[in-house]
Amino acid sequence: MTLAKQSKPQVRDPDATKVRILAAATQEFAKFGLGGARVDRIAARAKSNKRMLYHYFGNKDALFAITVENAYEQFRDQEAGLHLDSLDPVSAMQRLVEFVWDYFIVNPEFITLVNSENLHKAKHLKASKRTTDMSRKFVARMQALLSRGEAAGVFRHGLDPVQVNISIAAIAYYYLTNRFTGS
Amino acid sequence: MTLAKQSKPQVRDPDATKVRILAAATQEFAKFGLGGARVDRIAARAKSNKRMLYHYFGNKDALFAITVENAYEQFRDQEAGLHLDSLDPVSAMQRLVEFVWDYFIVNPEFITLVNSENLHKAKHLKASKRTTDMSRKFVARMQALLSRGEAAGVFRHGLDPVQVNISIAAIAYYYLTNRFTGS
DNA sequence: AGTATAAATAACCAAGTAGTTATTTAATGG
DNA sequence: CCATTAAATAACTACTTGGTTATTTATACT
Repeated sequence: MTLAKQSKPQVRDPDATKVRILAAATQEFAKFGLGGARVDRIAARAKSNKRMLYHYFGNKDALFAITVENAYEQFRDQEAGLHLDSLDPVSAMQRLVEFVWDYFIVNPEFITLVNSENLHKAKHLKASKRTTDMSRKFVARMQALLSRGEAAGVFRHGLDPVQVNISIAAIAYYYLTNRFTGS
Repeated sequence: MTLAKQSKPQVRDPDATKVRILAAATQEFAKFGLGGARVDRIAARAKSNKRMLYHYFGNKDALFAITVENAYEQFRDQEAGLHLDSLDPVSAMQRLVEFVWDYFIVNPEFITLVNSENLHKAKHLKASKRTTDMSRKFVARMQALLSRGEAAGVFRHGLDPVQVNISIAAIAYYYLTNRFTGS
C-alpha cells in the first residue's frame, strides 16, 4: 500500500508546461527583443527549466518564431471573433477601429513583439504558413466589408483592403509605439 | 636623418575615430537592437578597437544613448534646414510630409533605431537634455506653421501641433516598419 | 631635442550564455 | 505488476561577451 506521496508530488503536464514557457517567452521577448532575451530567464519565469524549453521548442530562435506566430494568431482570432459581417458596414468599421486600439492598449507586448520581428525583417513570420494563411483571410474579410459598404453606398468605390488596414492600424500603432520617444 | 616611416604610419585622428565608431554603432544597433548588438563588431566595423570605444563613449549602453541621440539630431537638423517659414503654409506642410517620407526611406536605420529605443521606453532619450530641447523647438516650429495657416484661412482652427506631427509621421512610419510583417 | 600627453593595439579576464548530458521518476499500457 | 516511454531537474560545457590592463608610440609643447 503506497503511503502519502513525496512532499513535492511533481505532477506532470506537458501541455501546461508548454503554455507556461510560451507565456514567459512572450513577456521576455516583448521586453528585451530577440537579442536581449535570456533563455535562462524564460525558463525560470515559466517555473520550468532550459531542458524542457529546448525539448519542446528546439532553440531560442525557433521559440521566438513560435512566440511571434502565436501573438499574431491571437490577435487575428479575436478580430475574426468580432463577427463584423453581422453588422452594417459603418458600424463594423467603427467596431474594428475600436478593437484595434483596445487590443494594442490591453496587450502592449503585442506591438513590441511585432517591432522586434520587424527588426529581423519578419523572417520568422515569413517562414510560417499558418501566418500567411491568416493574413490572407484577414484581407479577404476586409475586402468583403469594403464591398458591402460600397454596395450600400456608404464607402467609396475601389478602396484597397490592404491600404485601409494600414490606415486603421497606423495611427494607433505609431501613437503607442512612440509615446515614449514622441515629442 | 629619419628614413621613410614604417609601412603602417599609424596616423592619429581622435575625431575621425569617434565618427567612425559612431557610424559603425548606428549600423550595428539599427540591425540588431541594443541587446543583439556586439561591441566587438562595432569596433571591428569602425576599423578601431574596443579600448577606443570605451575610452570615447564609456560603455555599450552610453554608446547606444549617444547613437540614438545623434540619429534624432540629424533628423531634426535636416528638417529645420527645410526653412518651411519661407514657404506659404500649404506648400510648407506638403514639403514637410514629403521630407518625412523621404527621410525614412533614405535612412532606414533611423526607424529601427527609434524602435529599439522605444523598446526601452526611451530611457536614453529622456535622459538627454539636447534631445528634449530639439523636440521643444520642433513643436514650436509646427505651432508657428499652424498659426500662419490659420491666419491665412487655409488650416483649421486650434490644431494641436503634437497631434499633427503624429499624423504626419504615423502612416510613413507604420508602412515602412511593417512592410515586412504586413499583410 | 626632450618630455608629457593621450591615441592606438592586443592580450587578457571574469561573468554570462545558448545549448547538452546524465539522472531520476511519473505516467502509460500490456 | 512490470517494462517502456517521456517529463522533469540539475549540473555541466564550450564559447561569447562586455569591459580592463599593459604596452607602444605619434603628437604637442616647451
